[in-house]
Amino acid sequence: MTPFQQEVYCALSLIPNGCVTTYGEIARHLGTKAVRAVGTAVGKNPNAPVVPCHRVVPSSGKIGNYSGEGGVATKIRLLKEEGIDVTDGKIVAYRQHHFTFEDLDDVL
DNA sequence: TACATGACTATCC
DNA sequence: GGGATAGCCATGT
Repeated sequence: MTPFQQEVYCALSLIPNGCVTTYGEIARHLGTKAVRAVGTAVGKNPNAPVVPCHRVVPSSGKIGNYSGEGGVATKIRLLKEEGIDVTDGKIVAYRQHHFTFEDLDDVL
């Protein structure tokens, strides 16, 4: 476990239920631009049940990938369970569910 | 130390 | 909006 991964998992745990965020947002919250590194860290995901890694999607509004049980299919199911509808591998009303860490500060 | 790889993003057609 | 290309940083060999 690298310190970088801990930062990533910590950020993931901040994502509220029923919301999704992008790798870019996470990277920005961590004060870095290493979105690829974030993806790598999340991909490892040694904290599978501890961290809601399924709430992380690419900026394209699609599902992206998932290394857990069942892969993307499970990721989609989990999101639906949280009230986020997914169709054809794409998130419905993606921008509506999109969460940014700025929201935690109530700055908006 | 150097090179290759990856759950990505931005830019250009 | 969607495919191709380049840039990016952390990790592992």
